[in-house]
Amino acid sequence: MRDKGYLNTSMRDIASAVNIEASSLYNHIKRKEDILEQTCFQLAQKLDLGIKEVNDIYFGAAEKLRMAVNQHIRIITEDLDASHLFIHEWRHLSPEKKTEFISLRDAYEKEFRAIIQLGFNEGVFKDVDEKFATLTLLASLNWVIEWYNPKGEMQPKEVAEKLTSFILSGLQKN
Amino acid sequence: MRDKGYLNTSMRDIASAVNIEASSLYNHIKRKEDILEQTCFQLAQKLDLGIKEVNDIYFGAAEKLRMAVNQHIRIITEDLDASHLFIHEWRHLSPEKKTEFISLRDAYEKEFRAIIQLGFNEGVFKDVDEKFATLTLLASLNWVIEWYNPKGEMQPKEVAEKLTSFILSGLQKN
DNA sequence: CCTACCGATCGGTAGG
DNA sequence: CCTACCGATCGGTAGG
Repeated sequence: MRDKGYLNTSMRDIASAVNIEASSLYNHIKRKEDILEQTCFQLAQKLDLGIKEVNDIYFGAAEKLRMAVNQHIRIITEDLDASHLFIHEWRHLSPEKKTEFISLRDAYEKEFRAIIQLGFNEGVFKDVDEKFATLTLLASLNWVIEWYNPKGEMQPKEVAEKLTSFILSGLQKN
Repeated sequence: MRDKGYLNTSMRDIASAVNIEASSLYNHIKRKEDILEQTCFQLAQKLDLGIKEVNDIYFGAAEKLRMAVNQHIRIITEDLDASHLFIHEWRHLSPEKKTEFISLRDAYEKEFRAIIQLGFNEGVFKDVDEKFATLTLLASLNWVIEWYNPKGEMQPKEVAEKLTSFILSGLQKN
């Protein structure tokens, strides 16, 4: 599904992947969109729980950011196929579900923004455009699924660590 | 096409957008894939020309990076529909064209990597994982098309400027 | 879980 | 540029 995309993956493709006939899939799901729907909303919920946990347990914006990145990377690298649906294919949800999904994503984004805001209030982060910084940050995080190889050398924790230090202090020597 | 995606946009959709019949489109193109193909390769070429120009004209890694980001943002915000195809829908190119496209993208990526490498050699950039830094950088740049609004306040130059400073010096105060 | 099949829609062609 | 149409394939259903 990651190669072909959601629309280009037919119920017959899915069925043959599990060695049954297409019509038999309908004993497990009601519509094709259920697969997309369940995957997108499950991941949204996982991420939301993750960042709320981080906000409850840790103190200090830098530490919160570090842990939020860590959780995000851990969750999206756990199941790359599901993450692909969550990151790219949610556009093909039905209009109602799409609206619902977007508001979940926005809520998650706001949690990240709050951390950046906190960092500014603490005096440890620069006075950046928060909305902009959050989008750029999440873009970097989500792009990981495009190149991440679970069988490669880099563990999710290491990826998260590198991303955090990149985001916090950038490329340039000071 | 940006809303529905390449696969979900039928020739009938395209035709009705220009007020003709679907079959009449075939007087202008040979196959649906031609649209995707031409758009993807045109943009790849533009970006490649852009970064080569930057590498010829400017000196110093920080300055080169700044200008490369500027060119990239300028080009992808010029035509958001085309950029959508270039960034997301190239997956649906035919196998041969896909391979060709990927090698163009890799070449472009290498130009960015070379700038980061140069920065390290000059002693102005940290000793980062170059491959990793390049991917993260390009992820941030390409994500711009997801939220950029041509009618909004931010001009492409301003977006590029903010991105560059984010990439160079990060969030944290030093 | 299967066979058999449906209406809808697709990319594309023939012929003018 | 059009009408008319094609074979293929789609998501999904009926009935067992």
